Amino acid sequence: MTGEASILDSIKEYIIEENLEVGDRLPTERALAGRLGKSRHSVREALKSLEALNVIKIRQGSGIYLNDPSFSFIDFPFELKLKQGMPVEDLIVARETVEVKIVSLACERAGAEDVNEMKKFISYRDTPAAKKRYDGVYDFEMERMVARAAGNEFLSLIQHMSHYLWMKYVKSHNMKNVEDINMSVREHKEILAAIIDKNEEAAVSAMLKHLRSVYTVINNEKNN
Amino acid sequence: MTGEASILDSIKEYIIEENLEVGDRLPTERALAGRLGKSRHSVREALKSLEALNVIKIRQGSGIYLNDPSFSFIDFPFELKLKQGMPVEDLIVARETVEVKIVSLACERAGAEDVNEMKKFISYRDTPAAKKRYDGVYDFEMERMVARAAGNEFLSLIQHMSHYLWMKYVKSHNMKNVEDINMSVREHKEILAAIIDKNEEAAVSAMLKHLRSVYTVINNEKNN
DNA sequence: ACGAAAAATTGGTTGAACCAATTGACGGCT
DNA sequence: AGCCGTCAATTGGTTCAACCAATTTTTCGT
Repeated sequence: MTGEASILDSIKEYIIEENLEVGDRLPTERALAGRLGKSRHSVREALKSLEALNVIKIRQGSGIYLNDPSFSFIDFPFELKLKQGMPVEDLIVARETVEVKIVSLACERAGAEDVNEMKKFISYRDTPAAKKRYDGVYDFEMERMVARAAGNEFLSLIQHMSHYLWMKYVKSHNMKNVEDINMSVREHKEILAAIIDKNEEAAVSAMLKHLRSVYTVINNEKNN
Repeated sequence: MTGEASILDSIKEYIIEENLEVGDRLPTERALAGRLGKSRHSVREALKSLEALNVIKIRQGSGIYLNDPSFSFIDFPFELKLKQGMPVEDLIVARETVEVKIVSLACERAGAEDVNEMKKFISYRDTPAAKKRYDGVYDFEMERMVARAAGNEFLSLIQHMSHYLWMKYVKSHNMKNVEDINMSVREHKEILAAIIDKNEEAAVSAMLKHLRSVYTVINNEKNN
C-alpha cells in the first residue's frame, strides 16, 4: 500500500497478479531479491513461509514452483490444539458428522469409476497378504475414496484433518488397534453396497456402525 | 530418527517434548542454532515456517513465544484453491453440515449462561445503533455463541474456518451484503427460541433458513 | 524508592563466499 | 543423424561475520 509491503506480501501479490498456474515457476531467489531490493536471505525466509503453507515447492538446483495446495499443513497446529486439552469426544463427534454427510453425498453422486475403485480396493483387502499389515491405514484409504465419490473438497479437507488427529491420538496414547480385520472388511462391504444401491439411510447407518466399531479402541482402553 | 531430523522437525519435537504451554518462551535463535549444530540462518528459516502456521510468535528484542494457534493462515492457500476452481458450493454444503450439528448440540446442552448471553446479544442487535454497522459480523458472533453453547471445540474450529473462508469469498467477489438486517435479527430470535425449547428440529430448520437467506448474496450476484 | 540512562539481550538484515543438486550445452562416439 | 557422457552454468542450501533495531534488564543518580 504505502510502498512498504512485506516481502511475503509482495510474493503473494506476484503469484496472484501474474495469474500463476500450478506448476509454474517463480523467479529465482536472486531475482526476487533484486526485484524487491532485499537480501536473498530475507527473501528465503518469506519463501519458507509459503512453502510451509504448501503454496510453493522449492527444489534445489531447479527452482521454485507453484503447488497444487494440499492442506496437510494444518496437522501440526491442530495437534497442538488437541494437546492443549481439546477433548477427543469433540473430535469423534465432528468426525461422525462429517463422515455421515460424505457418505450420504456419495450415495447421490458416486459414479461408475468411484464404485469400481472401491470394489477393487475391498477385494484386495480381502486377501491374506493385505490382512497382514493392517493398521488402520486401510480405513483411511476407504474413507478417502468415499469422499472422492462425494465430490466435496472442503468436506474432504475436514475429513483429512479429523482422521489425522484421530491417528495421532491413538498413537500418542499407545493404543493398539484391537479391531477385527475381517469385521472391518465386512463393514466396508456394507458401506459400498449401500452406496451402489443409492440407499442413503443404509449407508449412513453402515458408516456409523463402522466408525463406532473403530472407536472400541478407546473404550477398551478406558475399561482397563 | 537416524539423527538426521530436519531443523523444523527438531523444533516441533522440542515443543511437544517440553510440553510447552501457550505463552511459553522457546530458546533464542542463537541457542537453538547451537543446540542443533546449525547456523542461525537455517534455524530462522524453520522458525519462519512455524510462524507462518501461527504456531509461534517471534518478537524482536524479546524472544520466541508459543501461540494459541488461530487458523487464519489457511487464508492464502484457500484463496489460491478458489482461484483454481474449487466450487464455493462445497464450502456452503460443509458449512451447513457443521452449523446444523452445532445447533442441534446446542439444543441438548445450552445452559442458562449461554441462553442469557444470546438474549442479551440479540436485544442489542435490535437497537438502531447496532443496526447501523451491520456487515455480517453479527451473524458470525451469533454463530460463535451457538457453538459455545454446543460445547464442541473441534466443530467450533471448523465453523471458524468455514465462516472465515466464506467472508473471504464474499470479499474477493466484491459482493455486497444485501441481507435485510431486520430479517437477520428475526432469524436469530427464531434460532434462540428453538434452543430454549430444546426443540432440535425447529432449531435445525431455523438455522438452515438463516444460512440460506445469507446465501442469497450469491444468488443475487449470479442473476445479475 | 523512584526514574532515567546505559548495557545487555534478542530478533532483523545484509554481503560474501562456498556447497550441492539439477539442468543444459557441448562434443565425441556409434 | 542420433545417442550418451562430460563439463559448465544455473539455482537452491548453508555458513560466517558483522551490524542494525527493538526490547528487556541492570545500573546509577537523585
